[in-house]
Amino acid sequence: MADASASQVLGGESLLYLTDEQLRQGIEAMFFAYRGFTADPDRILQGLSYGRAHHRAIHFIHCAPGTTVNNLLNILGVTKQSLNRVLRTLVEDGLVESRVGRADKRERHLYLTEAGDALEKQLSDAQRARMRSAYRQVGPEAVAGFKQVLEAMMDPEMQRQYQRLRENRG
Amino acid sequence: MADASASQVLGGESLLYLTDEQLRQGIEAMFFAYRGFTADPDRILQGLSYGRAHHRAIHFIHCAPGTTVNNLLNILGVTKQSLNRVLRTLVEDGLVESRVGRADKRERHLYLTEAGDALEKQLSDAQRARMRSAYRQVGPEAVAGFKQVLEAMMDPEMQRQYQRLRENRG
DNA sequence: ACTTTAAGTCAGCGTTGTTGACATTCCAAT
DNA sequence: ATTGGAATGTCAACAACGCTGACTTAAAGT
Repeated sequence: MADASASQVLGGESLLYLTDEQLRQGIEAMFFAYRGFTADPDRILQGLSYGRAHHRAIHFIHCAPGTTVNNLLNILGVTKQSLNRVLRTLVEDGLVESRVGRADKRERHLYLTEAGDALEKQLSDAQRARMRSAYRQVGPEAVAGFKQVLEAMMDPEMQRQYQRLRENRG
Repeated sequence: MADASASQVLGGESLLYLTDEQLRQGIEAMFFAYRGFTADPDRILQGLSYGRAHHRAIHFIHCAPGTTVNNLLNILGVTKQSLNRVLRTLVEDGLVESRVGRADKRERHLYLTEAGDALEKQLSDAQRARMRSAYRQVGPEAVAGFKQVLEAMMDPEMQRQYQRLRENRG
């Protein structure tokens, strides 16, 4: 049977939430929810000749001003060639400033310009509005569970980067 | 202040879980978790000249055998041209069978072949393994919260389709 | 029978991911 | 001081997968 792997009891505790059907529901929920998660920023970006890649770069530059290209690379999990194409357009369009490092002139430190900050605010306001609405509907306990599951789904390396970002903001 | 929108109390209940910082954490958690969520299938598909789009098509054809192209279109939220390219390669490679409708000959009904079922099993086994591990780590209450937040994040139309899929499987 | 609507296909384009090759610039170690 | 390695950037090519537009075929409405 499909649910054989979970149709057992361990120490008297029900494992019904681990059936293949429950897991499949979670998988589909992730799929549909991620579409909602990116829908609002996607709408804003379409027509600006920008996409999700630009949004992600702007988000993390905003969170860690002065970050290097290489650091951003690790966070975003893409190749430098891919990121470079995105950063080049953002710099050309005056949304991001790239300053040569003082201690190490090989590094480029990235900052949002005023225009970049304005777009970041527009994008994150829209995305936060949806998150806030969802959080409000379900309450703090559900939100805590939500974050626990997401964290457990990450690869260990991503988990470390996620926590590092949290720590850097208190 | 950044947290002005949530630094209030309503009816004596704390809204600290709605601060901009909490929402930002949720946004980043979604970003990193979705990478983990797709990592295993992506690994399996890479080199097969297939991608996520093929995975999604296979997943939903498996869940609703005999579904039409148009129905799949609505679930996946892409254009028929985009889906068609994916379906064409899957049919050519003998993973999906496309049968002309009997009542309405315009429609094509989609079914997985044995080979298609085998790949579906390989992909969903990998993805479920990660989900199961995450679920096990956090327990049933957290999982319930996780699903509540995801559902609240969906657009209403996606929410309906998500629930319809659940109902069709009991 | 003629028109309209719907389903599916084909062709072409844009974004964004990939790899590979290569230049530059700088730090560090010998 | 020269050499080796690391960080960055550029150019080129390619794959996956969104999109639009134009088209065929089949069903449905008048």
